[in-house]
Amino acid sequence: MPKEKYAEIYKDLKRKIETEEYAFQELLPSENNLILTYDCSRNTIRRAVSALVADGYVQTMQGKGVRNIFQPTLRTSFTIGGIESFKESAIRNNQIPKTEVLCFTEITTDPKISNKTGFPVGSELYYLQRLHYLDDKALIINHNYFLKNVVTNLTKEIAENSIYEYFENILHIAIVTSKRIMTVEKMTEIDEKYLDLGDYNCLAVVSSQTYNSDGIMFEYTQSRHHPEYFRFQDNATRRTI
Amino acid sequence: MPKEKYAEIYKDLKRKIETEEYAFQELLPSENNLILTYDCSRNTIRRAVSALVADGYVQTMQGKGVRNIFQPTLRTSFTIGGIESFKESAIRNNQIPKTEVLCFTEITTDPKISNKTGFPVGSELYYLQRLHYLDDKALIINHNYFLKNVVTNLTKEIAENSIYEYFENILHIAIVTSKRIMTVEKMTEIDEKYLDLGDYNCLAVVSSQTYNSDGIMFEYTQSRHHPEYFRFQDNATRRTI
DNA sequence: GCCGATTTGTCCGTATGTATC
DNA sequence: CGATACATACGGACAAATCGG
Repeated sequence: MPKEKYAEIYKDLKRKIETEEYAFQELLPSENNLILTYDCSRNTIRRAVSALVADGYVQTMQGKGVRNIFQPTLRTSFTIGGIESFKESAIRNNQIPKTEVLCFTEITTDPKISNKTGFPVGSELYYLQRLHYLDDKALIINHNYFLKNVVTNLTKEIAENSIYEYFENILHIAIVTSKRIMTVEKMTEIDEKYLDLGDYNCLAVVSSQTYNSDGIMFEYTQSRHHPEYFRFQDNATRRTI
Repeated sequence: MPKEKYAEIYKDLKRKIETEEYAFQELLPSENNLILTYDCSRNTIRRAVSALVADGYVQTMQGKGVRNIFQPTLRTSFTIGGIESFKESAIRNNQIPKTEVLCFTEITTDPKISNKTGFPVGSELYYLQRLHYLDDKALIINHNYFLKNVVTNLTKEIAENSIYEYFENILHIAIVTSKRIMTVEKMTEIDEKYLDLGDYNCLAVVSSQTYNSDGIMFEYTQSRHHPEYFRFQDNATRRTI
């Protein structure tokens, strides 16, 4: 539960936008009015509004105001945005997740793996292949590489449940930054064997590097998604810089 | 040319990171030191650093410092990030762009188009199909829908060059927000006809809504990319909110 | 384990600039 | 032109996390 003022204001404004208390295309109250409403400083208001801009909810216009550009009808049901685990994402969409561990090994980073993952040569890693189901349909194959001296004592049983829960609740690893690259690739034999791709001969592939709170990259994952169930959302704002 | 202090500091720090004046995994100077270096307030430093965090260049750690997590070796040559036109992107990568206009018409938004694009029913639109080449290879088919009363007097000739240049230099339309959704779709007859897809039977599809500085959505575009040349980069940071 | 120094995070108030109406 | 709105910048205060002695 956030107790920061700007987070509370952000949540409240977000709710008012989502429930259409502020109508689409309407201007939000001015900063000075919001200062009175929430009894805080201007900086705090501006910070909350900045977060809404980043979400694509509003747009600021110097000299005019802050416009609501949130369109509820265009919201998607299966969003992969921000950093979210497969299980979190499934539960949020009321779907039943299941995970099957196809492979669980320990490896040492050689130059080829280093080049692919970004781990230094010689790093000790866990390497896993996992198959993710949603409502009994196989949708994603994950190839996970975890740094052993950060992700300590990983087991097959943990990998069958949620590795991210293990991170947060047991190891207390906070995930801070994730760098992702999305591409489309031809299916491999493994993809074809485990995913029911039908006519499709390619997949959506998300490669990601994940950093913990010490700024150490401790995970490299390649997620190979069934193309029919893949959707990636993004809001871009032109930087003034 | 930005004259804002925070933008100058951002640019300078970014350069120092890219040229490895600050080494990978090294801590940047503390905020108090940066204040002395750049002769400014703490807020200004914090703003510049925040932009670097958003870029995935650094990671802040309370009580410890700001760590450089930029890995130059992993930089990609063909990046589609932020809001960038096909031509801008091509030039940045030293490739020769060419655009062919396959179709140039004017339409009125019916319920079906409204549902697909997000324009209100009855809106007057330009509808274009354009084929984009890079170094003589057909890579992207764009389906553009532009609001006629914003994108005034569009012609086929303009569409063959750069529509974004026409926006900025002639119409003075500033692009502020862009909402994008990335999916993978099976190829259509049009895709097959114009793109040399080889064995691939699907494409990367980016659907985007673009807003001007008045908060008006004036463009809906579906970009259909040759899968071999598509790459989408993203940095996510866990929100404290 | 404690304490003090350092570092980032949150919050406030104020002043000035710039764009819009 | 004045009033209003957001944008930039400064300075100060305290909190929270980290680290070394």
